[in-house]
This record gives sequence, structure tokens and C-alpha cells, in this order.
Amino acid sequence: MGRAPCCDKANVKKGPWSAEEDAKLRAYIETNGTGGNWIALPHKIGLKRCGKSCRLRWLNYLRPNIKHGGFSEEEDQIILSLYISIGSRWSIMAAQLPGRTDNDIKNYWNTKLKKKLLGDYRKINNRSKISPQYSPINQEHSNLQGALINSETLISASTVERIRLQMCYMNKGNNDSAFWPICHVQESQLTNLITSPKFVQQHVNPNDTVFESSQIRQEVALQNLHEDTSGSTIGFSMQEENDQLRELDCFKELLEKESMSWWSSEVKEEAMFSCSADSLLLQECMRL
DNA sequence: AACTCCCACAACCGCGGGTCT
DNA sequence: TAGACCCGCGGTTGTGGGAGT
Repeated sequence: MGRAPCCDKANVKKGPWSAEEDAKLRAYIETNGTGGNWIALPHKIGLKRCGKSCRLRWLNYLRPNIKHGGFSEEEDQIILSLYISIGSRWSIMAAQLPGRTDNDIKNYWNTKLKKKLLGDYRKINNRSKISPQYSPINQEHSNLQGALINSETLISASTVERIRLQMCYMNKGNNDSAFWPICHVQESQLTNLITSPKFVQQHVNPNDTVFESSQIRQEVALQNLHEDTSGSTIGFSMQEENDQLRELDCFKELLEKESMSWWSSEVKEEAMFSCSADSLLLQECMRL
């Protein structure tokens, strides 16, 4: 037996909100607040809407101080760095950008920002030092892509996308990023790791998406790294796994010292968790 | 002018987790 | 402890408008 519906689907209006509905909802909440119960709210106002729909309308559109459209370069930068660092955690990103909603950021990312970056990557791909198979255009010819298809449960499309974005960003000459240590992935290394039966056996839980991103970042960390935070450059060009571990420790130290002043405690916590997971994974990987 | 396609944004849906009884 | 209820999140779909033919 499935979950009971949150409202009577047959008797609620769906689709775009009218100005009248907006006015009713806004007036009620501004006077009385939400009352802590979105489900009951539409009945009180006399709206034929689902409570969840009311909540969404208020949070994403009617709430005061909401900004729509016109993302600045600075906001672009913050969104990009957060996406690479913590993935599609839209609500956390929204907390870093006053006036922006998670829905806004998600839409902006999916429709504009991602294309902006990957679009640039297509243009520069021919003279890239990065393997061309990372280009979306040439994906189907990539050995890596084959490995990804065979290891569907290992690496999600979003994870691959994040790697690609990191490379695009670095390839544009951005070595001054104040976020997760990033590097250039070698196709052979990535393929070897994700197809290693021992690694899969020991580490892969298809239901664990947190692990999935940590795993791939751990692999990413096997190459040259360049990290610059708060004006003090830390250069990484390490070959040994032990050095990779030290580098992760360095990043953890930076987090602990609150070097990324614009990161919230929530983001730092998330990054710290990933960093610790990466360290553990790297240590285990060294034993393979 | 009519039609199709594409894009951006709004809204919906299902699920996981927290809280309360 | 179990079940009901609700909230919040992230993925997906729907819709309207503009551009192109």
C-alpha cells in the first residue's frame, strides 16, 4: 500500500497561479504566517490548491526579497564552485545567495550556467591539453564512456559532469579557485580504478550516492593539483599517493582555519565530510 | 499569418526524514 | 515502537512566449 496523497487531487487546481490566488496567499501569510501547517493553509484561505503547491508558490515567488533572473558574475562563480564542491545541493547553494531560491538556482544552472561553461569547453576543446573524449560531442567514442556505461551504478552522469566542469574551469586558465582541490583526470586511471573488481567489491554500494561522489573525487585526486585559497597558493604536483593524502589534509586544515570566508558552516561541513571520506578511500585504495 | 521548435521558468511529483501521538 | 502526518529536497514535467521557417 502506497503513501496516502497529501490532498484530494480531484478537487485541487493545478497549473499557473492567478493574480487573485497570489494576493490571497500573500495577504494571509503576511498577516497570520503559515501557521506551521501548509496542508491546512489552503482550506483556511479558501484556495483550491494543494498545500505543497502553496508552500512552493510562497517560497519561490511571493516571499519578500526574492530576486529573479539576472545572476551576476560573482553569483555564477559561487554556484559553479559550490556545484563542483558539493554537487546538486541546491538548497545549500541558495543559503549562500541571498534572495535566490533553490528552484531558481537549479533552473539557472540547468538552462544557462552549465551550457555557458560546457559551451566554452566545446570551443576550446581542439587545443585542449585534456583528452578530447571528455567533450560532450565525442563522448560516444570514449573508452571512458564505455567504462561508465558498464559501471552504471558506479558513476552517475552528474559526477562525470562535475569532473568535466572542473576540467573546463581549469582549462580556461582559472587556477585561483577557492574550492575543492581539482585536477586533470587521465582517462586510463579513471577507467582502471572504476573497473577494478576488487575496488568495486570493496567499495561500491549502488544505493550510496554520497560514496559515489567521494569515490570519483578520490580518483580525481590522483593527478596534479593546484589549489589557491585566500591569497596563499598551495601548489600540488604530486605523484605519490601519500602526497595525495597530505594534500587532502592540507585542504582539511584550510577548512578548519575557515580560509573560505564566504562558505557557510553547512558548506564547510559538507566539504569536510567529503574530504574525510576521500582520505579514507585513498588509504584503502592504496592497499589494492 | 501559421506553424514548429526551442528555451526559460514555474510548478508538480515522489521520496526521505523528522516529529508527534 | 509503529504509524500517521507533514516538510523540504531534488528531479522531472508542463507551459508560455519568442525565434525561426
